[in-house]
Formats: sequence, structure tokens, C-alpha cells
Amino acid sequence: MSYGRAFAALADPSRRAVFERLKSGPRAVVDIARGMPVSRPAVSQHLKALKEAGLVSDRAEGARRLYFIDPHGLAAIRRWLDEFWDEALAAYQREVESHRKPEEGKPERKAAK
Amino acid sequence: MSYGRAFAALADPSRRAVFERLKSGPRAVVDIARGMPVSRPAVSQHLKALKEAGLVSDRAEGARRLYFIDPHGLAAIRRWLDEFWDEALAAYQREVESHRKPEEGKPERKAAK
DNA sequence: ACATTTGGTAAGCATTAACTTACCGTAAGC
DNA sequence: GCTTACGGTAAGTTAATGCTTACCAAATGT
Repeated sequence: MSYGRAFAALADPSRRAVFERLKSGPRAVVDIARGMPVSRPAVSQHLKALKEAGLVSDRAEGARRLYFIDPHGLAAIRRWLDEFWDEALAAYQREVESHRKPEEGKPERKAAK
Repeated sequence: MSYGRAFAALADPSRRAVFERLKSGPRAVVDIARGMPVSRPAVSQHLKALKEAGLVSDRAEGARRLYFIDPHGLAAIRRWLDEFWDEALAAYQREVESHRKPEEGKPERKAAK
């Protein structure tokens, strides 16, 4: 899956709010939209984007449509993240050790101005 | 910190390309920009955004400025991700088990409650 | 001293994208 | 049947954003 779409989908605060409302379990669109600062169609559009990103899936329940979190999108991000994690952490460690953090560590005065 | 900024920063493909070029280690701006389809100032702007998101850090090296991956931004995303992962996975499992995949399995006539 | 390299920022432009209201189809309730 | 609840899509508006060129400051090399 394309982690690109997933990142793009989660970049927007409103869309992330929609997504996070599904954490507790499947929910209908009206239920998601209730109490949100944006209109119901806006929520529908966000859900569409999330679905295309593989972040949510949905199922019909009578006249209602229940959306729920699909792990596939999150998995894509997770894979991308893991690819960086170890390497980035090690490189950063090397970085702060060889160049003693000028602004956060002790103000070394080896180079006086 | 704010995973929001991190997601927003990584949403853009060009900016992600800049970030991914730092995977191998610290690099100067010109070096990052070389071979990219966008101009050098654009890269600078992307680096600024990545820095504000806590995804990269930088240090002066003479007239050059070396950028490198800062794990803090990635850590923020990782924490957010972990918060969803187990719960989303379990919920999804429950979902596909109780509603035998309508489009992939056999179209069950009526779900027995 | 002068020219070169590096890179950050400003201004302007063009595209994207998030939101609104309006509309339409479908399923459930009377 | 008719009416109500649900939700997807269209059209249009406005704000955000990614890119460019131009400019400027600081460090390096000759």
C-alpha cells in the first residue's frame, strides 16, 4: 500500500479527528459527524479520503453505513516508519556524541566566540 | 510532541523525498537538492517545515549546513501509531470474523446474530 | 580584496484542498 | 402508498500551500 496516501490523509486535523473517532469501534456517519465542527458532507468526504488511503473500511447496516479502522493503512505507515527508526536513531546518537549539542548541553567554551 | 505537524510535513511527496534523502546520514542542502525536480530554495523551505515538525535537525559546518534526521518527530508518530495499533487490529479481527467479508467470501444471505 | 559557494528569506503566482449548500438515491418507519 | 433518516456527490468559494525568481548575508578560496 502507498504510505503516501496515508500520510496525506492523516495530515488534516479534521480528517484525523474523524479517524480517531473510530478508535472505539465501528460508527455510522451521522454519529461521527455529531459534535464535530464541520458539516456531515465534509465528514463523508473525509471518510472517502481515509478509505482510499486504506485507513478505514465500511459496511452497510441497513440504511446506515458503519465505518471502522482498517489496519492496512496503519501497517503501511508502520513499515515505512520501521525502515527509518533504527537507522535514524543510531545516526542521531552518533551525531549528538560527536558534536555535543551546542544549545542544549553544557555551553562548552572551547571556542570562545 | 505534535504528531500533527509531523504528519502534515510528511504528507507532501517532495518533502518526503527530502526527508528520505537524509536516511543515509547528514547532508548539506545543495547536496540534497542535487538531482531533485525542484529548486534549491524549495528544498530549503521543505527543510524548514521538517525542522519545525521535529523531523530533522541541523548543524553548521563552515559555510554549509548539514541536515540530519531527528528521531523526535518519528517518535511522535510512533507513539500515536502504537496507541491505535493493538486496538485497531483487534477490532478489525472482530469485524471480519463476525461479518465474513461480503465481497471476498460467499455472500451470506442473512447474518445469524 | 574579490569572486565563489552556500543557503535562508521575500514576493508573487498557480494549484490544491477543505469547506459550504444543494440535490438525489436508498432504506426503514408510519 | 408517503415520509423521514441516512449518506454520497456536485458545484462553487475561499484559504492554504508548493513552486518559482530575485535578493541578501555569511563563509571559503584565490
